[in-house]
Amino acid sequence: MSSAEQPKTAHEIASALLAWYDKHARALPWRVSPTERSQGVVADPYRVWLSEIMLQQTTVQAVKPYFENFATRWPTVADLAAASTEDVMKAWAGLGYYSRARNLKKCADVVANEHGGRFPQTEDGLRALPGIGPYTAAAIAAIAFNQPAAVVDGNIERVFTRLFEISTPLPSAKAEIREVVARATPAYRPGDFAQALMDLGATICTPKRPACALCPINEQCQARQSGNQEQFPVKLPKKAKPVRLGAAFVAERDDGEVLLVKRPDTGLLGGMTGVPTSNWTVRADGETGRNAAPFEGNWRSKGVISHVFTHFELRLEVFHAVVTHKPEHEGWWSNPDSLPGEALPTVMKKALSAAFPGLFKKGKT
DNA sequence: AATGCGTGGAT
DNA sequence: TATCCAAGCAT
Repeated sequence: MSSAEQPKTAHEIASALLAWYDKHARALPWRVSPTERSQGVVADPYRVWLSEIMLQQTTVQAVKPYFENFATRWPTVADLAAASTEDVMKAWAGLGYYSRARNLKKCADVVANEHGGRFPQTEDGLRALPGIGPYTAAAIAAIAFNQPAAVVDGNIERVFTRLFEISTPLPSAKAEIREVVARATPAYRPGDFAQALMDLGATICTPKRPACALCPINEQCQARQSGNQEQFPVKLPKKAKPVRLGAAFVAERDDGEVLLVKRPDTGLLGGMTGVPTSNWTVRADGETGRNAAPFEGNWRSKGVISHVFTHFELRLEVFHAVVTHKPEHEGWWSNPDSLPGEALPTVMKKALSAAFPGLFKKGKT
């Protein structure tokens, strides 16, 4: 039995971490603070769920304004279930990973219509809902329902691979890490324990230059003892991002309105709004796809915008034309003033901005 | 079990 | 500028 599995160490880690959390917990809009919790305040499962979905692969800073907007506009799961998918996509625009928004709405519908408006309280029950995977199910079970679930996110992977010098590369190490986290998770305040680990990972046990001197569990940390903390976690090398080229077409009618189309519900930017584009492909000849224009027109290049997705870089040449006739085409014509309210992902805002500089400047919502 | 899926901030 | 990566999930 390694030191990682000794109950004494597990208890030391949990008690030191909770004591640190009581003093240093970040104040977050969706969080019940340790002080509030000690006064009997309980978490709202809806707000915990909403925040956890938004926080998947997304920074706290990016999530905050979106969470505030959603929680104000749709204060309960029933309100969200009553909303249209279109309005949810519009409100999610800019946050990325748009399948989360589609699944958020599906999940709200299931909870409202099949569970009487109450979230399941078990990991398995939560795991069965759209958009809820192993991490999110454990996080909601622990934070909202006080269950000793093993919560493992990227922060906690980093903390535990350092604590026990787990040198198996990620993602293979996930099962091993989950076992160690399960042993360390206390029955007492499991939700605060998970949140403490995430705060520790975000503020002290950072990917680069961790502040070990300030860490409440540095004496239990094997990597710290050997000075190798920055060598963990070990990760498999990433693949290079190919560059894809494409063309976007901003069609402006003589009354100033712009042609928008809804993208297919699956795949990249699924269900979101955009301008017509060519296919985006890797090509050596540098051709961006001018010949893919949706209809005849005096298409003039407005330059090339660049946008980096998770698995490729896109260089998009933006073409603009003023059309004096009314071409037959799918989609709808939108007044430029209403564009900020459309479900436009960032790359589409960039393309529109190439044709209409300043369109999406702050304050012009 | 690899791969597809956004965005913006930090370094 | 290039790279990393942030409270992952679905398939």
